[in-house]
Amino acid sequence: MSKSSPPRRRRSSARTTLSQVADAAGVSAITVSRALNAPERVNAETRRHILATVERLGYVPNLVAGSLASASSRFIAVIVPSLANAVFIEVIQGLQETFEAEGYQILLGNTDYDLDREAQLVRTFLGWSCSALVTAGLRHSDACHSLLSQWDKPIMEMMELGEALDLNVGLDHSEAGRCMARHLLTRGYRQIVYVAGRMAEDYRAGLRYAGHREILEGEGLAAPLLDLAHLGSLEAGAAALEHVLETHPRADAVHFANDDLATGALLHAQRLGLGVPKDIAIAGFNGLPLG
Amino acid sequence: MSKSSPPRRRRSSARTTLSQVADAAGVSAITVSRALNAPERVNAETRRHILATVERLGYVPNLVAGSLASASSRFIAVIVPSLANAVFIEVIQGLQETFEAEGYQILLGNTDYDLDREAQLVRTFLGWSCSALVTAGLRHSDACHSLLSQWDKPIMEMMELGEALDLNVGLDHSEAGRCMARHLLTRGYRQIVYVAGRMAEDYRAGLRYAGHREILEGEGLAAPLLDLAHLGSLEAGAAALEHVLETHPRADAVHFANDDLATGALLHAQRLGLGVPKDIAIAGFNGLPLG
DNA sequence: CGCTGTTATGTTAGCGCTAACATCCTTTTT
DNA sequence: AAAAAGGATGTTAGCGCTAACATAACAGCG
Repeated sequence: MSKSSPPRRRRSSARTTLSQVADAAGVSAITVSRALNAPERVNAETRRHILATVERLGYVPNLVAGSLASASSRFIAVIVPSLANAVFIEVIQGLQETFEAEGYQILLGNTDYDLDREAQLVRTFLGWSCSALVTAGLRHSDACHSLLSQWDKPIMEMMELGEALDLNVGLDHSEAGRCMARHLLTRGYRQIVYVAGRMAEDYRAGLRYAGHREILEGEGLAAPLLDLAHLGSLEAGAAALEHVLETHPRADAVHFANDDLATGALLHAQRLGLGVPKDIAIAGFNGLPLG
Repeated sequence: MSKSSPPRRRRSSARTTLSQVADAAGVSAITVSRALNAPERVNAETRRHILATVERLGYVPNLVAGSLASASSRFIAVIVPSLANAVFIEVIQGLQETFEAEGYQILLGNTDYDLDREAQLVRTFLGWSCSALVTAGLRHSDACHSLLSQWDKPIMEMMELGEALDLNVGLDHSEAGRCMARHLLTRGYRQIVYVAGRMAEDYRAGLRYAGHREILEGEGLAAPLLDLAHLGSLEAGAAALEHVLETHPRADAVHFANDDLATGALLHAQRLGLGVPKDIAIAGFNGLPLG
């Protein structure tokens, strides 16, 4: 006997693999692969037999291996700045529904309004060979921008219009702010307070404020601003209303940067026994079901 | 010259790879891998140099390849029955925050209260070599159950207590129903209507109703039920309130299966000028911020 | 009857990374 | 000072799958 070769090291894995299925079905691995991923490229009879074998062995395809081999995954990255704000939840719901129906899986990332965090998330998601990426807003850090512009898959920047990398859906925030301000003026309000949450970070709320202010100042009116430390929640809305009542006792309307704040304020007003909009009008943004 | 070998086929990939970084840094691939994933196992000086090279080449690690090689991914599957209900959103938010901080990525799945759909999602998620799986509820299809019980990673079944596969957090739904019913009785209400949405599917709401009914019938009271076709939303809550007022004009309290319905009803009551809880009491479930 | 086209299946060679083992130093122990 | 232990890095062999090319078998056709 020759000196036997050094004991070969093996890595095990308890799971059934594609080639085990192939052996059991008496075909080659690629045929099983095709039977599962491109049924029309396999004879119907063969396919039936393969699928039965898959079932019998309880085979669960390793999607990681498939993605590596094909250099693509059925992932779609979705990056939002916050989950505390109901708009983003609505958007996620919509995307989830749409993409799931097409067989895509959402990879959700939350930047917490931090552009560096966004860049970090983008890196991670590119590492997963996503098929597409959806992000909120047009502003990105330099690092993020360069990552995205070198990427060759679809990128959608949503919820803001302007000069985009690729696809773009959304709205013009300053116009939205102007629009609401005009509407409030038409209704006869004159002492309008704008309430935002972390406006430095939620710059889209800032754009809306700018639009709002432009209109009010055009009419020679003041455009007082209350910028909260908290992004948006029912409690914050309630607290903000209290604050507005104290600091601007003559205010006749409050324009909130998002509907979470507006809803909180609305409920709180009712709790306080204030008539809305008789005593004070409350306006939100985003068109949530509360309307 | 011998006949040259047949033109070798290559697959390209534009992206920088780990071994390109290794070459550029003058070390082996595994050292780069370690510098990125287990910094303490590499000399500090070497590591600094490698990280600089990574930066310079704009290297983005291929996480798919890494997961295949290590047979694990930093994914955690989270399966919920619905995104239309605010409880699940809250849960997802909490999980997302926690797991993201630990470097895990959530893979979100929505079963729409369909156990077959759940089994399907579980299959897919197992295919991604998730590190753990979180699902709502203890009821699964047979296929799903067998997939899960053969799996060796942590499984958490949440939002319901009982005989679990692995980890279990949640609450006893029938007890919750009994508890709320007792509370309403203590407050003096006697004509209590229970309103649920798609109770056959949201069986946890069914369990709560059972508890609720048990208490009421124990007192010799009726436990009328209104089961909506819609799961839970503000509009549905408002509509349900209308319906209750029509069909049970003597009702003094309404016990909603979830807070979305309750909130909708609450707002609608105020719109109608009804006093809450003077004219009619409204109870929800889940303890959302609205309280 | 050889030629081309079509359909069904197989063979080969990786995708980019990391586990497992191996090697080569520098310390520490006795 | 030899032996043992530790630290840093390298070599090899896949992980499980699919793209790309190759082959076979058969139909249609002038």
